[in-house]
Amino acid sequence: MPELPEVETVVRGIRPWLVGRTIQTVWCNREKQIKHLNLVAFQERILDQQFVNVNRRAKYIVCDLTHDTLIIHLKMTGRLYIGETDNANEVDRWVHLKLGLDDGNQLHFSDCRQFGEIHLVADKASILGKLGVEPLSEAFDLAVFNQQLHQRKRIIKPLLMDQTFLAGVGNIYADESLFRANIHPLRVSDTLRESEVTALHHHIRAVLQEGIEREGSSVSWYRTANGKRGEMQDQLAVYNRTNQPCITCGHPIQKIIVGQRGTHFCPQCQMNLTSG
DNA sequence: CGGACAACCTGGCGGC
DNA sequence: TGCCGCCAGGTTGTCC
Repeated sequence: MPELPEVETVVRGIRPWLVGRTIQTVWCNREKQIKHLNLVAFQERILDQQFVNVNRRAKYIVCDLTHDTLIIHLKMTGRLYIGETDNANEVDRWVHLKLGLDDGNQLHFSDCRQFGEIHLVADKASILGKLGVEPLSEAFDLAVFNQQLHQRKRIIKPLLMDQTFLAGVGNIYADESLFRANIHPLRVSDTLRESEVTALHHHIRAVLQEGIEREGSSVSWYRTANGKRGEMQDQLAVYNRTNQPCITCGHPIQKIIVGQRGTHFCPQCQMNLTSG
């Protein structure tokens, strides 16, 4: 579910409830989702630590605690929200971790498919160290991006989703960025013309920014920290629009598989497979 | 180096 | 209604 805009929205939603709070209780019924530690060790180590800050890096939620860093990845169906009491969210069958706070609130981690990951580490670089550049940061430089695309010979769509190359773009926003930039998803990275790279650089940032402003895309499982659906799903031009008319030219949107992922594009607007 | 594929899981949906 | 196969906002390890 969650790509950069969704994770950013969740972080903004939970941060005010967490910063300054101390963890007093731990409940967990899916020990497997806690990585590198068993439940007892996790519990002993996290109890009495305070949330100092809550941020996002790529698709990770990064909580700086007094002594350690709590890092959560939502993968496909993870949700994170504040449950006010022990049974406030009894309708949610998929809550697997609850952290009780010193103000009586609880942080709930819910995850239907159980792919999500919870890390408690002293050294956050052990988890975040290999991630690529944040696309919304100043460090995402056009000239460097252009150079890196030409140093590789990779199919462009999977490359955009490679978290060590660019951090935070997933299936929805990769498809949308390529559509906006008029680039076929199967183009090879070193064949992109400078004008195409410029457009891609711009549209990656623009579509992610719009995603954040609309609080993410709720295609299925994703909800904000308030339990609401996002609104970006209504603005998507190609994702999930197979056979529907292209908003630019009216041609039916096509779906193919690229790097094992469903890939949506307009065969008319994103026509060129070789040199743009 | 790049790409294809299976695996990790559960649930929703379309088709028959 | 019911069963079946397919699909899903992600990542990792293996193999060629």
